[in-house]
Amino acid sequence: MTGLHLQPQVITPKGTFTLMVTIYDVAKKANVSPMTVSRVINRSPLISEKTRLKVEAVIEELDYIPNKQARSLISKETKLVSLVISDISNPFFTTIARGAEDKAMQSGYQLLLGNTDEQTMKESRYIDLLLSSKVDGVLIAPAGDGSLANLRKLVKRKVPFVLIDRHVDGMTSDLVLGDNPETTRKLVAHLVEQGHRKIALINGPSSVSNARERKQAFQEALLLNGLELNPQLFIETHFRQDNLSDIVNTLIRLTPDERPTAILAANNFIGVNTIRALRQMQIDVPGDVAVACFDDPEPIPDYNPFLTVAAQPAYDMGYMGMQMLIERIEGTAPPSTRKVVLPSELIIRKSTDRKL
Amino acid sequence: MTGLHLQPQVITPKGTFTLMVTIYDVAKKANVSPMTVSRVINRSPLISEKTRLKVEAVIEELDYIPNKQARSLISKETKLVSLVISDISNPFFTTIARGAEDKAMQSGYQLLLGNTDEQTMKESRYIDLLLSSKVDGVLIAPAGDGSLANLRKLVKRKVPFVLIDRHVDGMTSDLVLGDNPETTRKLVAHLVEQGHRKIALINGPSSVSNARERKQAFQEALLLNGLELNPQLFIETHFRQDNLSDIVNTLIRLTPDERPTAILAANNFIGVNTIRALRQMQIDVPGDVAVACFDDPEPIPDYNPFLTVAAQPAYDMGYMGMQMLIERIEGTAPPSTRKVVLPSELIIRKSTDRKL
DNA sequence: TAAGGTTATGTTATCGGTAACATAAAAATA
DNA sequence: TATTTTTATGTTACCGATAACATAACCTTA
Repeated sequence: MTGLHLQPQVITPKGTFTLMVTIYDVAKKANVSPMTVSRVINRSPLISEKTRLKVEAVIEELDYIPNKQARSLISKETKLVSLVISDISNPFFTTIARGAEDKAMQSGYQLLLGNTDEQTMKESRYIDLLLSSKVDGVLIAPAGDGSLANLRKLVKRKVPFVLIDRHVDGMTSDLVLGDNPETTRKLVAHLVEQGHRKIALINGPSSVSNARERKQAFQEALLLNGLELNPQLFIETHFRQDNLSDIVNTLIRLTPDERPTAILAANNFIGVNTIRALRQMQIDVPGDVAVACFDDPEPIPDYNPFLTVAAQPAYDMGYMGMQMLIERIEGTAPPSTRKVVLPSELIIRKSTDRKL
Repeated sequence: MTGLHLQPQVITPKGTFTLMVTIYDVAKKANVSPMTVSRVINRSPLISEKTRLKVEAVIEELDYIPNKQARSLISKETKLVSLVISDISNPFFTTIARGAEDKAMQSGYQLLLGNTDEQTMKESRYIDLLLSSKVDGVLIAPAGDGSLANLRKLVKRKVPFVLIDRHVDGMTSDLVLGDNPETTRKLVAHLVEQGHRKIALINGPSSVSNARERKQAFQEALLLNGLELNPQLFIETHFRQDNLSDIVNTLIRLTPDERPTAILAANNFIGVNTIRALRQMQIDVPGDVAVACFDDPEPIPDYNPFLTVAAQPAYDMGYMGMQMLIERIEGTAPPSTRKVVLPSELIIRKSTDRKL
């Protein structure tokens, strides 16, 4: 034994306790070497039944719990993974978190949760923390294309990661994404079916891949349906919860032959806030304007259905993303990167229910 | 220098890199001792300006990031806190998570997220993990009174913790709770005002303090309003998302003079699922039966208001809980335990809107 | 300029584990 | 029984950082 391994002690009315029980304490009490204790903990087969039982009894007696920090220092693995999401108040992302947590725990990993509020800066600070914490891998919904520099830090340090919900221009990696083109087509097709000819898109920022793809697909879908593209009906904002009065006002103030009869929102928060803004202006949804969006704002399905949505399989995205990450960490994934694209489900509700 | 500190190396087409830059690498390159580097990192004032700049330049050049594990081994602090919640799909808890994450990050702590699904067993396993990870503290919404044993493990290991949303019989600790008696009174008073005389309570399990207190307060509130207590109108279930058809059916099948005209649900999920069950039976809410509950199921206020709720300040609960925890960790809290009780806000919506 | 006090830097041991090697004990084989 | 093989246990060094102590370099001040 190299050190003395003296333990700090506390004296209480009930006796004297050591604050932390180490492998040395167990070894001493069991009259074996620390290494033998280590072998018992790690279920090495090179241990006699007798010794194993003796050591296990002492472990039980002293209520010994191995110190992960110390172990990680040698093993280079922490069994920590991080989930970095861009908006912790959004049910879409918390559902992803649920899926990711389930898979992580099942596989023996603990989840460090980080929230970036869609800010590249916040994301950058968080990634620095993660590198310092030596997480085994990162499942991340990047804040936008500005995340490239942050992801490069992970690449440089060889920390495996999987992108979720969004990809980042210039970065090749494992991906779990929604099917933006198909989902957009479905939503536009539904609105067209409902008789709409002037459809506006309130999109997220073009720095986020989702927004770019949805815009692109939106334009194609309009053309496909023989509708013309009116630039005034395309507006960019951000994905987070906010007041959309100004934006919605701009749309509504258009001349009657330009004013949209339907608004497509690029995510659930934009959808919900669009409805709130419309109502504030005494505009009826869906009577005057129909609204549909990507992602369900409702954490619980079908209790108060109102908003027509294309629901992406958030739970599965989290679960699968974590699964791919763990495979990558443990070296069981194929060397080339994988891309999983999951379909969404169109849920038609009152907000687009228009009997024309 | 004690060891050789040889670094594992990787040879790539672009050259040879060391996988991990340590304090020794920095020291060598800067021609100082590791201790000097350590002092620079920790902003010790006992460093000459010249040396500091030199070392900082090397840190920058090598892109050195300190290893937290190694540091924790000596310092005994990890800057990790855990948030253990009992239902990660419930907006009430994810809002708590948001508050807790905000405060933790602001204070330089990272958040380990754990989900217990209201199961004492799952909670127990998670607590074991936490003890092994040596988190500095735990903010926990305990699964129920069965959590006592789990909390005792924390006490034994002197890991500071704060209970949130629920307390546990037999455990004294810092607490952040909603005001159950007052909230219950408000809800019952509202229903009575709406003309209801037969009010049912669909409660959570009595193993959870919330449920017990809500039942107690419910009974008192009925008496206070001169209403009689009908045991048939009191039903216990669990807090998580589920199908309540059977339970609701039992209530509805009561004779007309016993059948409740209003149902009070002990949390948001029960409230929502009660409504779903009623609708499946073609029973109109609020026309035939009014429904109100604790906690808002809506993550976004006022976009599609339907359910009357007593909204507890979930964000504040998370934020304050984390604040109290950090004060406890850092020793800036008073030695005696603190109890914070936060008021809720009654939000009256359609589900109890009955013009009698 | 020598003695004393500061300030800046280095050395050693340690945190709690484990890999790699060494050795002792038990079992198998000659 | 002596020798080899196998199995069980112990020793030493190390992971990457830092506390505590030791020493060297620089300033004062007499």
